[in-house]
Amino acid sequence: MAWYDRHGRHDLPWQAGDAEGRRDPYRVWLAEVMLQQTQVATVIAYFQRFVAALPSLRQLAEAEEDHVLALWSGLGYYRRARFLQRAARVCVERHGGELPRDFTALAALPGIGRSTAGAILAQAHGLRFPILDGNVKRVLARHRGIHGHPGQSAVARELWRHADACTPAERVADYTQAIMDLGATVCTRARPACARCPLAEDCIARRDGLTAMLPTARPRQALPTRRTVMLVLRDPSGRILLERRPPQGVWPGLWSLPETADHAQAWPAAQAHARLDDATALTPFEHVFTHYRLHVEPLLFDGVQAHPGVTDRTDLRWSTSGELATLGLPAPVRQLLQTLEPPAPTTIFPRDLTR
DNA sequence: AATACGTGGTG
DNA sequence: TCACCAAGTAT
Repeated sequence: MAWYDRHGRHDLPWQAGDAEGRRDPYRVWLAEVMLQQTQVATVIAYFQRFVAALPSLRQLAEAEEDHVLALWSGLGYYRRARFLQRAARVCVERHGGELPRDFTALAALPGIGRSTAGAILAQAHGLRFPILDGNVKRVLARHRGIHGHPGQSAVARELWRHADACTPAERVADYTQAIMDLGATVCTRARPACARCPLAEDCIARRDGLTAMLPTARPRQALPTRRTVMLVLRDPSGRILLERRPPQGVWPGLWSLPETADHAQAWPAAQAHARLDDATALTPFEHVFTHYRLHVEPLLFDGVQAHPGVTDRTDLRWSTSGELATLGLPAPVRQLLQTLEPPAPTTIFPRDLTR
């Protein structure tokens, strides 16, 4: 705790409290969910933008899902955003518009597991609950010399046991922040700064020269590569055809481009949506996920005439570039559309006649 | 228990 | 260039 007072992080945006030092549980919750599998430096800007747009749990519950996904767009693990809003609606319907203070009720909400529930109760209410995020796992595995990757239940059980035993009754919010800060700034994955560590004296990994071996890395196999053709249909006004992704699978609920398995299927698929003449192959690129590599071949159909009409499909839309900013798009799709050349004008007025 | 789920930084 | 993986949860 002495180390935390001097060297910890005290000015993160979600740490701000009111005059009595009370933190807004909604902001603590939002930060904890955004921080799942994501580093502080990445989260800060998203957090600021999100709370500015949706400053309360009720506003989150009442927001359009597209708005929430747009605010999350680029942050990844989009189920988190959908769970977040679903949980907010549960809170309005069943918990009086607030996050429950009861651990079991809190952890029952979608997107809130054991560690996040503990973090919220400790950070927002000062209740004594342990957390076990990546930082804590790293600190405890090294300090206690715990071998085996934390995905194994026996290892996880052991880590939770230590996490609970180490959590003090007093200053729980500060302790929770302290052990995370220690992991994030001193006991880092590569090249830990043991010379600056307040726990170095009785650290087993340091004593045995095992800091590089602990915590045990997850056994990982080679990433398979999948391929897809993304269809960029653009009409003369510059609108792009977007298709909403299904609720299951990668990029759930986000607006993306229509896809086909290969070029042969691209034409009939594109013709189903618009009258078009030719296509241009754009530069292929790769996008790497946790579990596979995606090879994308974008195909540009420019200056197309959208089929007029009444469609009952709510998973398709022609979007202007202005609308793209208000929708949740996968990062590589947003990137692709941003680097597109401006649409070629289809109508040219001879200057001589317009003078 | 194993797997699905994003993105960007780092060494 | 590339493996590795970060404030995890749900299925």
